[in-house]
Amino acid sequence: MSKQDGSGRHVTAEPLADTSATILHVDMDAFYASVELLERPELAGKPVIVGHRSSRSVVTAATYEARKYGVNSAMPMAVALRRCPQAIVLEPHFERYAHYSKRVMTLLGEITPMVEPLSIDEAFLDIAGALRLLGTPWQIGTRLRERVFAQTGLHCSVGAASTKFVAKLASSRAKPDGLLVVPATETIAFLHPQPVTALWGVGGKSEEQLTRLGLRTIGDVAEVPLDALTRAVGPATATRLHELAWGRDPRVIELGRDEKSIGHETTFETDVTDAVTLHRELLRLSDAVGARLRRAGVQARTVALKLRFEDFTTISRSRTLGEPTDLGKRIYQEARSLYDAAAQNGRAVRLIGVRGEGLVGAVASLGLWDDDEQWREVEGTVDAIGSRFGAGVVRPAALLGQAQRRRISGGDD
DNA sequence: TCTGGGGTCCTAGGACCC
DNA sequence: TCTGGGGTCCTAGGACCC
Repeated sequence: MSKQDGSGRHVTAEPLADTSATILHVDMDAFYASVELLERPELAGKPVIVGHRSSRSVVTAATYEARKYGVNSAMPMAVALRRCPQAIVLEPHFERYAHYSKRVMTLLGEITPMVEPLSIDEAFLDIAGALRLLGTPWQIGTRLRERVFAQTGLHCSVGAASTKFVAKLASSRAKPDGLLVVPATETIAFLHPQPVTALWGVGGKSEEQLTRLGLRTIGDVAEVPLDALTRAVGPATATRLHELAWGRDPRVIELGRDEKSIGHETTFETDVTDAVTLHRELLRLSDAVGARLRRAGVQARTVALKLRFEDFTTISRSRTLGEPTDLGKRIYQEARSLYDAAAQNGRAVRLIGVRGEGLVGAVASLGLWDDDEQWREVEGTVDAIGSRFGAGVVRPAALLGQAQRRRISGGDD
């Protein structure tokens, strides 16, 4: 194993030559907070929290200086400010983050086309085909980090390994601003001492179950009989955890994954009992969902409603439509009907949400179709393959046609 | 201390079909 | 006669991730 931090320090020399770690996980450091600091350089080195100042908000992101005080993302803002009263709180600017995300993903795409964005600030790269041209995983990771910083002013951490899971673990170990290469031969030694919570898919609840079995480390999970594990966490999770604990992870880099649902939800500043207010919010959310569906060139087969009451109990109701839709009005009609059936005689509502599920006509990687240059590319492609689409299972060629038609007719939003 | 908003995936029961 | 078995779709709830 070998780590390089911001100062270029190496722990061992041997991984420099390793070529088995062909999956890279790139993770931006304190992404939202770092983007904000680009605009406010005078705040560098200070504890900064990104999030709303409202009473029910949580921390969206925090700089490492704030994290030293025990501030973490998803923590209630009130708690964070109690732990770090001198923290500077900045309002989030999601468009800005999306912009920088796109720039970073573009840079990654210049290294290899085998890029799988995982979230706004993370991606997997398969560099197996790039080794001959660009050097070892170590060299590629180093160059990548330098390039991202030079072009955006943002730091990222990179993990390299022979599987996705280990690469992701490696990047989190490399943080902040580091690079960690885990050669295939060192996978088990790297994995087994780590706590069970490092396993992908193990959160608070599963940790509790595993602790009950006396399992504290990934090594413990590797050694426990599978049926004991199955009783604790169910068959699917048990099998997956057991495989991961032995460094086995068959997942490959997937290009252009299709979205499965699009939704919006609101938590009210204070709980709402007034039906008119709830209906109005339902309409706003439905319109927003419809607009995003149309923009993405997809339709939803199912409309889902989510309600959270004052005591935090949460229910969901959903209905599959006769015909898929991308219209706010139709979504509202269904959401309203679900709400009217589910509303519990004036019980105060804390959160209300609407989601379109079972998307049909999915264009791969919705986020990538935002700028005009790529639209021209799509339109060129459509000319070549012809535009046709219809009901039922929609094929990629047809999708491009649908997306193009909406664009040309100005039908989006 | 009191819990956001965007998602994905898994489980389990029931309907329905052959 | 007292109840098959596999497959798929739908719905509700919950864990988890960033």
